[in-house]
Amino acid sequence: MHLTLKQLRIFEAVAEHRNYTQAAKSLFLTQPAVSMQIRQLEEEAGMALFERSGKEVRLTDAGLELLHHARLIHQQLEEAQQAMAEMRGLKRGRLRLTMASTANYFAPRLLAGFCRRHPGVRISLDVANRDGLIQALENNTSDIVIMGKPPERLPVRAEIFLDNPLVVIAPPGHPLAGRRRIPLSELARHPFIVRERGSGTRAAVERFLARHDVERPTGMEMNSSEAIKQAVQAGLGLGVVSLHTLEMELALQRLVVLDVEDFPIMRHWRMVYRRDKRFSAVAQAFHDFVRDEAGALLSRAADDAPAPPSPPAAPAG
Amino acid sequence: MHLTLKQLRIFEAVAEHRNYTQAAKSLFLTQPAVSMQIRQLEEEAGMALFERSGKEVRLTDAGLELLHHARLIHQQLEEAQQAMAEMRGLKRGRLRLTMASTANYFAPRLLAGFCRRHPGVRISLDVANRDGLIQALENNTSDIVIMGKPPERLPVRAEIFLDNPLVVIAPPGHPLAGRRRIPLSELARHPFIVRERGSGTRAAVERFLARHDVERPTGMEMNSSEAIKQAVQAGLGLGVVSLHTLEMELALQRLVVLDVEDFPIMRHWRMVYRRDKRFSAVAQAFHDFVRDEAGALLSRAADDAPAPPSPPAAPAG
DNA sequence: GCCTTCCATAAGCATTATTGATGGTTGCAA
DNA sequence: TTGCAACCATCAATAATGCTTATGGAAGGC
Repeated sequence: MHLTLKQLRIFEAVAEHRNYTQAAKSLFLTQPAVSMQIRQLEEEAGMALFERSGKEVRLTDAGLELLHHARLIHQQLEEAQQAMAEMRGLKRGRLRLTMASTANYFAPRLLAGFCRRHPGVRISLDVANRDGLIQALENNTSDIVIMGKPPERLPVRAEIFLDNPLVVIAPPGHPLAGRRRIPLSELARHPFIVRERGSGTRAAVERFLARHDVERPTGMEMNSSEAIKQAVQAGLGLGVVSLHTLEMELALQRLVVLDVEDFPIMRHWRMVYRRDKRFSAVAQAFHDFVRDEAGALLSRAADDAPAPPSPPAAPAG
Repeated sequence: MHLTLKQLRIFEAVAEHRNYTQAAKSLFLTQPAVSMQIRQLEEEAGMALFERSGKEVRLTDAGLELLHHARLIHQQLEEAQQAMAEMRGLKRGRLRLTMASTANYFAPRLLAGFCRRHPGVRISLDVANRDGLIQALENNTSDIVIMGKPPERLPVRAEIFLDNPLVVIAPPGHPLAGRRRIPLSELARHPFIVRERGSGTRAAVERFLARHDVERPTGMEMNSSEAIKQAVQAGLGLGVVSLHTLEMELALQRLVVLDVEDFPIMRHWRMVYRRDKRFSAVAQAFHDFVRDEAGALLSRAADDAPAPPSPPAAPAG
């Protein structure tokens, strides 16, 4: 069976004009082109679709039936094109993201900004530890992964979009608080709270200390930045966390940043994705959004967004 | 926009196989052909539909969306082809017939025979006088017209499918009953009941008498064969009707056929249709059915059909 | 009867699709 | 690593299709 859309389109035009020549004009074709396409269509249908007499062109019963179907097909086709156009125009689509758990502190503002610009885009967000991030890349279950240090084994691309300075924190009354240019060696004398094994932050800290020939101070392990901050506030020791997570604690003077030599450890947030990835329109848009505007968006104070105490949000779809 | 069904079909195949080469095989194409069609489709969609990596071919979000639409379109298409096939196969369709009122006596058997063979075909039957028949041809409101003498002014085709002998009838006790080879001139002495002006039968009788130089006997006018038969039975005069309408009256000896010289007037039943007519499948089937089987069907006694008193019919769809 | 309108047909041309050959990439196994 | 196999992209040549111009025939209007 060798039906073509062209045939159906021409057929519809003829059915509507009841005149080959007019139909041809309306399609910017010549009349013979119409004649031939109709003839082919009739051959495929196996019967006449029009009755031609000198006077007029009329649909046969079969033609009437086919016209009905042709219109339905036409309609379906337009819906398909509409859907494509909408996805191109980012009115719709799905975005699969995976983020390091430590990205928590800026992720909401990032996503909110993107969603505000593209309502209708559904985002599914996974928060995972480093293993989870790597799996997401391996299994292609995520369009973009937000993480720190990209995995070296996988064929991925990584783009820095935000600094992530790690600083040493202490409770306000700590002996080192207020001291300037604290040498690294000093740190080793104090108990130290670190992230669990496998954490990117911990690995970064250990690499950093090793590079500077400093033994890691003894201390507890905690499995989140929040827990570390709480522990430090409670006086259990020093800690290393991302500066950006300290906004409120610093403002309320619950914690202080120590001025340690060679700190902050400058790490970066990256968008990481498979080298063979072909971005969907939505993914591309998110990528560009983050690349171009993450810095500005995230450096603005958090009070910028929820400042007017209006109702929390529009109902989500 | 330049979508083609070919593109959609190939797209579906690739989506299902997740492999260009396999998809190509399943469509009896080569792999490059598939590559190119998909590329075109992607250009028209304005975005990637597949993610290709060395390992596998995966649908993008847009691809998934398009696949959905492609399947709907495909489905519509198959319904259209199904409809065409059914009309070709005469499972469905409409047949518009117009018949001379005097065809009443055989029409039911004819239609019943056709309907039994093609259930699902709807027949709309108009019974009209000669003027009505001609109008039906002029306005193309009928596929086929069953009539006697075809109109000469219209560009029509006419095909004889049945004899229609007109005979002179009388009540059994009539003085002419039983006489052999009654000369035409004898008829003129008896009152004569004829069809109304405009009737084909009357015209035929008048042409016949004129050709034989016989003046038409005086008498009444009646507007149907049935009325004439009744009047003749009542002794109001002689009449001329189609032999085929007399089956029961002859069997019951309510009427007799006179053996008049040069009678019967041999007329014919014809299928008449516009010369430019392009038959629908149903119309063609009816035409062939009548041409090939009307004789056999109508010469069989009427008791042939309803003879076995079995359940009427299978439930219609 | 002539002229116009309209569809069918045919030959030539332009466009498009398909093929076969080839190259690059990836994954797998020796 | 190297070699191999599977797979998709690309290219040039060819096959197929569709379109156009030119022309013919039929029907209707004047």
